[in-house]
Amino acid sequence: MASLLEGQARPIRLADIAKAAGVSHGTASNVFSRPEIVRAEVRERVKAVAEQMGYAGPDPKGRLLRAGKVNAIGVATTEPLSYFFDDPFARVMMGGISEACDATGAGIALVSAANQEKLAWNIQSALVDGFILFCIEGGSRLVDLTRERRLPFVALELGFQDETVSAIGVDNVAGARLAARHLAELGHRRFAVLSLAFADNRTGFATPDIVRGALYTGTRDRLAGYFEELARFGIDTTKIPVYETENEEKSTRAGLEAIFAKDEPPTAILAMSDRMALIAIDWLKARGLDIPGDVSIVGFDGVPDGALCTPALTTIAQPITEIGRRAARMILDHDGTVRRETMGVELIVRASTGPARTG
Amino acid sequence: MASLLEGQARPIRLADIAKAAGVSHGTASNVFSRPEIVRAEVRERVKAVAEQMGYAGPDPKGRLLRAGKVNAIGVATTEPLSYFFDDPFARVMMGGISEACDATGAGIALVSAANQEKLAWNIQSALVDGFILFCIEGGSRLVDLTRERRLPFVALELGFQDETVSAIGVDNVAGARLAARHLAELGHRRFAVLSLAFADNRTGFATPDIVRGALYTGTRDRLAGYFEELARFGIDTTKIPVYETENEEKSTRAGLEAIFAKDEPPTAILAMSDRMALIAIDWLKARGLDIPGDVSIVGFDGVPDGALCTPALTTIAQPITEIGRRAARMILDHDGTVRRETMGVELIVRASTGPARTG
DNA sequence: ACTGAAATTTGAATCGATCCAACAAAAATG
DNA sequence: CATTTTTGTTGGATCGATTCAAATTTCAGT
Repeated sequence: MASLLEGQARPIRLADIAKAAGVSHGTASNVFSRPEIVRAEVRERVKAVAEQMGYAGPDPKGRLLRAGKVNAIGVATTEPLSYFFDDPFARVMMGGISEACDATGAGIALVSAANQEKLAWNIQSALVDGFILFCIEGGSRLVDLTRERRLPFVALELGFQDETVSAIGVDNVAGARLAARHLAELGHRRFAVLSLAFADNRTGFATPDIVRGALYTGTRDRLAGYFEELARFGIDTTKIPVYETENEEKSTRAGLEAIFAKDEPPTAILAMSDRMALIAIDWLKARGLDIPGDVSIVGFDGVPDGALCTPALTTIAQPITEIGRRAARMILDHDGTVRRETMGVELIVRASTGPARTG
Repeated sequence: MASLLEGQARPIRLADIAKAAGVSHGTASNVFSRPEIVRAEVRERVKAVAEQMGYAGPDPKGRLLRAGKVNAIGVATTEPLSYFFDDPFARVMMGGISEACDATGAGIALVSAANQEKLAWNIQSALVDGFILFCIEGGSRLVDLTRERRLPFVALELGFQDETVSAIGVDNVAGARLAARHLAELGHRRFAVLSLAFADNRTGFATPDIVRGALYTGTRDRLAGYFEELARFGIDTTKIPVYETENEEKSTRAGLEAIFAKDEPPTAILAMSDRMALIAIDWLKARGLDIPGDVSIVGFDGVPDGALCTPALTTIAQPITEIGRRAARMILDHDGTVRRETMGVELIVRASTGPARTG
């Protein structure tokens, strides 16, 4: 039986129930949070009064202040919220985070703002026990903002070095070497690199100066890995074009145009993300080039889409789900220490790579 | 300059700052929430003290209690949390919700529990201003639980009738008729229906009794739509096999086996979800049947995957994103009224349907 | 110096619960 | 029947902020 005054101005508080039932607020509270210690008769009376008055149950807002624990972990990024549901990499990662949260019954609060001021506010006011940060771009600002909350947090895909911050990343150098070796062993000698950003807001061919001054060490490490390995095969890496993109459609296509406009077009492309690799496959097919007949391509990340496209993408797979799981667990059982983990990667050979054309 | 005691037992409160800076709590509070009304000199002094003591800024937990507004909307389901990132329909819907939330700066809190007791607790303790409910299954329990919170909520995909609950749905009858007409006009006369559940925990051929006793009106309406339209073409709908699945791989495949084991296998399949339709395409192809040569198939929902598979799926598209947007807006600018909206649907003809084989 | 208006600051009240030491009542023990 | 133990109940303190009416200070104008 609901209250007759559904639209009452002030919602009913626990204290109202206590008064109406003629018990102290302490007892009323116990009826809901530790019913077993209240005498059955009293318990039923209070419950009946609550029911009759249309009490919504203890308000979590009140409980929260006392308890301190929100029982939810925040996942933040500088992208719009839809990023979490659109981006294949993010989705797999969220799958891992979800798993860990489901296991402990924790919730997930999605926090975002493309908008700078709102980002600050959203991070400052998010009701969470800790943060997982997707540091796609503008990562350092996100980290700084989060640090101020003095809550536990882990940075994912942190593109830069900062030993004071907990982070989970992958072995970029090793992954890049795996990719490069695979192509070199297939006989390829003319390469091009589709690179992630070395610093914010730049696209175009990267000069050695730019690479040396890299803000993002992840990008730098992948390039270093490619070059180290190719050099072992006697390839002159100074001649390899490295095109910096924003990891999206437009700049990646521009990069491909620029790369294939050169005199000696590559027979193999090293892409620093599956996203770029998939765009490249699309672009190459549209241009009538055969993959891997004319051009081989290796991605980086290991998103599920790579397995489904035609031809299926050879790539360096990160243990994305596992990274998500660990990140969530780091927050959930936070012990105050800074942890930095580096995960291994794996070469997955599929149909987008093949032997270099002889002659 | 951070505090020397990073690991201090008790975090610093606004009151500590106030005392240290020699101002009242009121003023200290204003320094952070309405800095413009405090004298510059005082403001700087308080800020300096805060900085020096390593104050993390006003704790949202405290603010919340006073302010009342969480500025986040909860999205709940009985599926595990990963559902939001895996399921194509959910993802598109979340895209719409994200858009609306981004526009107003609200956050999204994901709430779930496959587990029954946890579901209750999670719904009861979620810090949100309102809920959007994904009523896939066990929807009525979810609605009951949420109603107790006395917060605004909207039910999506609500499979059953309950006029006291705000809900957004689609015109199931109209959509189903569109699908049926399309196939009938292509000359098909032998049909089978891959149906969603009429009640919980049932699979197998549905008898008229089961249909009549349907708990889920959405399923019932779609079937009614199919049958009404087919009847207009003079088709005996009592002969059409209707197989109830759980909208997943196993039961759908079982349904297809059962349907194609019959004497006169259908030339057209009406699937009540794209999920089932896509599974059917896979199954039919594996069996060596040509689509749409041997069998035509129409889905329902309009998820993006339908456009990408081979052959691309003809389907009844719901305005999924728009539903998500509206649901979010209903919560965000809730005015205390119960709203029920029915959205239109659209037939999207792609490659999975073609003329019935003559003779 | 005096006055009234405007700008700041204060401190008590409030938000809605939980916790816990102290107390009371009932039950068990000697 | 007195004493201890067990079980239940009470009400004040607390969680960490915001709000607002009232008090105080500042300042322009005379």
